[in-house]
Amino acid sequence: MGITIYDLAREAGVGIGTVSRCLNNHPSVAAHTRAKVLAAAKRMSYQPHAHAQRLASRRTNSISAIIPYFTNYFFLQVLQGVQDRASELGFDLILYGVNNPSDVEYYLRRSLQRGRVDGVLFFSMKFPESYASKFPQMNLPLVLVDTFHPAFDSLRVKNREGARLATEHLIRLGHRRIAMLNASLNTLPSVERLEGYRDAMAAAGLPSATDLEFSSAIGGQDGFNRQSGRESMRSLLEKVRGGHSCTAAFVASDIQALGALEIAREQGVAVPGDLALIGFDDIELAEHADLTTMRQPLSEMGRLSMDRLVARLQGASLPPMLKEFTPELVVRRSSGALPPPGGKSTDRAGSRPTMIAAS
Amino acid sequence: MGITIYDLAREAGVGIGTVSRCLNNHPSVAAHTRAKVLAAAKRMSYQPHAHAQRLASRRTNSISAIIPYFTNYFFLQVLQGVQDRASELGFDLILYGVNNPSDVEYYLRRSLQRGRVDGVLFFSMKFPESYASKFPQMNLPLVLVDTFHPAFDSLRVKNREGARLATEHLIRLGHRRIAMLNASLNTLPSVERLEGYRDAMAAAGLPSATDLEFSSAIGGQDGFNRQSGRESMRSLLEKVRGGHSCTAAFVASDIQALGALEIAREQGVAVPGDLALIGFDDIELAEHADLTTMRQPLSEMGRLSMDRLVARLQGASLPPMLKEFTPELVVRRSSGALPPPGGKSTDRAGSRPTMIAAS
DNA sequence: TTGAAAGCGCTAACAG
DNA sequence: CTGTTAGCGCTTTCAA
Repeated sequence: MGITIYDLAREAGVGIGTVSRCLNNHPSVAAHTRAKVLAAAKRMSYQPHAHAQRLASRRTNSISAIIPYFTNYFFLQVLQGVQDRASELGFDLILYGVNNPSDVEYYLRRSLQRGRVDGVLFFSMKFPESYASKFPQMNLPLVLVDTFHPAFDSLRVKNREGARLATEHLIRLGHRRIAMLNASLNTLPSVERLEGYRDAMAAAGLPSATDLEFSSAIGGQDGFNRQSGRESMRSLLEKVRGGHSCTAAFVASDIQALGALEIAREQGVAVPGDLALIGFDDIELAEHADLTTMRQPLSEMGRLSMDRLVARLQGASLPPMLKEFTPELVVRRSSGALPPPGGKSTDRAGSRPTMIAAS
Repeated sequence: MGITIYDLAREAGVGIGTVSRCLNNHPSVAAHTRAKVLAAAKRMSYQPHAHAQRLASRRTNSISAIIPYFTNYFFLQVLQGVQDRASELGFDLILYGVNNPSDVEYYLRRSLQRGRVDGVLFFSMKFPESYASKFPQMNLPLVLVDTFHPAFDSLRVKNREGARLATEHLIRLGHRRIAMLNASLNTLPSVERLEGYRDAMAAAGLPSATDLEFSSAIGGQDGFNRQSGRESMRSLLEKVRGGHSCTAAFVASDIQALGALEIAREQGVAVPGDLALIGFDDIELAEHADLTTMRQPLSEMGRLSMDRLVARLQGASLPPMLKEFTPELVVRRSSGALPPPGGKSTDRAGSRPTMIAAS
C-alpha cells in the first residue's frame, strides 16, 4: 500500500541493495545509477518506512525528553532549544511530561525499552539511583539537564555562584540587611542558592542573618511558585514590622519574586524604595515586572544537551562531563540600581535592560 | 543483544506465535500456557521491541503534534492536555515545534511518511491547502486545534462570541467609547475577535467607532506579543490626547494587554480609573497583573483533540466534526468591576477571581 | 488451542 | 560498483 524499495528497484532496473545505497548516500554507487534511482524515487514519490529502517538499522533517530511540570517557562525555554537542535539533526523528540512522581519510572522504563529511542534527556529531577545501572547496561546514552549524577553527563547552572552574584549586587548598592526568600530546602537549587547568598554575606563581612532567611515549600513545584513567594514575603514583612531591619531581598526564583511583589504592593511597601528585590531565572514575566534577576542560558542549555547526547550516540566513550553555566546579572528597576522611569520613554521594544556580564 | 520472543518461546517451551498471543492478550490461549509464558517473560525481564512491533503490526502508537512558537503559554497548556491524555492512552507524542513557516511543510511531510505516526494534531496555523488531499489519501487521521478546515475535525474557540462577551462586560460597566487593540488582521482569531467586538457595540446601539480600532502585527507571532500591545496602546493614548474620548479597551490577547498596561503605567494613565482594560486568553500572568480576561479551556481542548484523534484511529468514519468552546469571563480589577484592593487581604492563594460563566 | 511459516520494509554483509 | 541474501523482532495467517 506504499511504494517500497522493491518498486523502485524494478522501476530503475537495479537491485534493492543499490536502491538502499543510493537513498543513504553510500559512497560506492556510480553517479548515473544514483541519478536514475533518485529520479525513480522522486517520480514515484517514494517515502521510506521509518520503522522498517529503524528495525533494520538498529537506530531510531529519536530521543526522549523526560521533563517535569512542563507548563513552566523555564522548562519550555530549555525544551525549545532541545527541539530546535533535534530537528536540525533529524531527530524526533518524544516528549514525556512528568505530572506526578510515579510517572518518572514509567517513562524511564519506557525509554529503556529496546529500540525505542537512541538516547534520553532527563530534566531537573533527582535521577532515581535504581536506574543508574540500567542505562550503561542497555548502552543507552543519558544526559542530565539541571540536575546531577556522577555517572552521567550533566549540564547545570552554577546556582551558588549565581546567588552570590545576585547578593553582591545588592551589597554593592549599599544594602547590609539582606533577606533571602527561598523555596524548599529539599531541592538542590535552593540549597545552593542559599549557600551563595551566605557566601556573599560572609565575604562582605556582613553579620550572618539567619533571622532573615525564609523558605517555603507551599503550593507545589517544591515552592518554586508565586504562592510560596507571597508567603515568604509576608513572613519577612511581619518581622520587619516587629523591629528587624531589612532593606533588600534575594528571592530564589522570579516566579516567587512576583508573588513577593504582589504582597509588597498589597501592603504598601515600595519596591525598590522600601525594599530592593532581585530574583533568579529571568523568565519572561520578569521584564514586565521590571525585576532585576539572574539570567540562565536556557535554550542554549537545551541545544548543548542535545549535542552532547548526539556525541554519545556516535560512540564517544568519554568520562561523564559536567558543564556548568554561570547566570548573568540582568539589572532592572526592582533592585534600585536604575533611575525611576522618567519622561518620554523612547521605545526600545520593552525597555531593554542593562546587562552586566557575570565575571 | 536483547531478549526476543524466540528466547521466551524456548524458555517456556512453546512456539513464538503463542508467545505473541499471550503478550497481546489474544483470547484463544489456554490459561496455563499464558501463565507459563508470562512467567518466563517476567523472569527474563522481556521487553518488546517497539519498532519491530510497529513494522509488523502497521500501528505506531504514536502521534505527532505540529505546533507553532511553542514557548507560549497558550500552546503549552493545550499541549499539556494532549500529552496527558496521550500518555494515558499509551501513545508517544512526537513534538514538532514550528519556528518558521517553512517548517510546517517539512513536518507535515515527515508526519505523512508511511508508518511514522498514526495520526497528526495540527495547531493554530492555517492548514496548507496543498496537503488537504494527502491525509485522506494516506488514510492518516488529522485533527485541527484552534484552526479550521472543512475537510477535517476541528476544535476551536468561539472567538467572535468571546469577544462579544468581553465587550459586553465593558458596556455593562457603563462604557460607551470602547477601543479595540488587535493583533494582525491576517489571522483568523483577530478577525473574529474584531467582529465580536463590533457585534457587541452595534447591539448596544453604540456608534461604531472604527477610529478606535487599532491593530499591530509588529514583533512577530502575528502581533500576539507585548510589543504590539505597547504600540497599539501608544496609538490609542495619542488619539485620546488628540481629543477622542475613550474610557475602555478590549485587547485581543492578554500578552498584548500586558504591553498596554506597561504603556499606561509609563504615561501615567490609571487602569481601570482612566481606562478600563480587558484581555483574552487568561494566561498565567493575567492573574498577576489583575487583568480581567476571557478564559479558554486550554488543556481540556488538548485532551479532547487527542480523544478525537484516537476515535479516528479506531476507524470511526464520521463526517468532519467542528467542536467549539465558549470562553469564560474572568473578572479581575483591570476592568473596574471590582473594588480596589483594600485593608487586610485574607489570603486566598493569589486572590481568586470572581467567575461569571459565559452564557 | 497451538506451531510453523510467511511476511512487514529495510540495512548490511558478502560475493561477484 | 552492484545484485543477492540473510536477517532485524514481531504479527498474523494457515494448517494441524
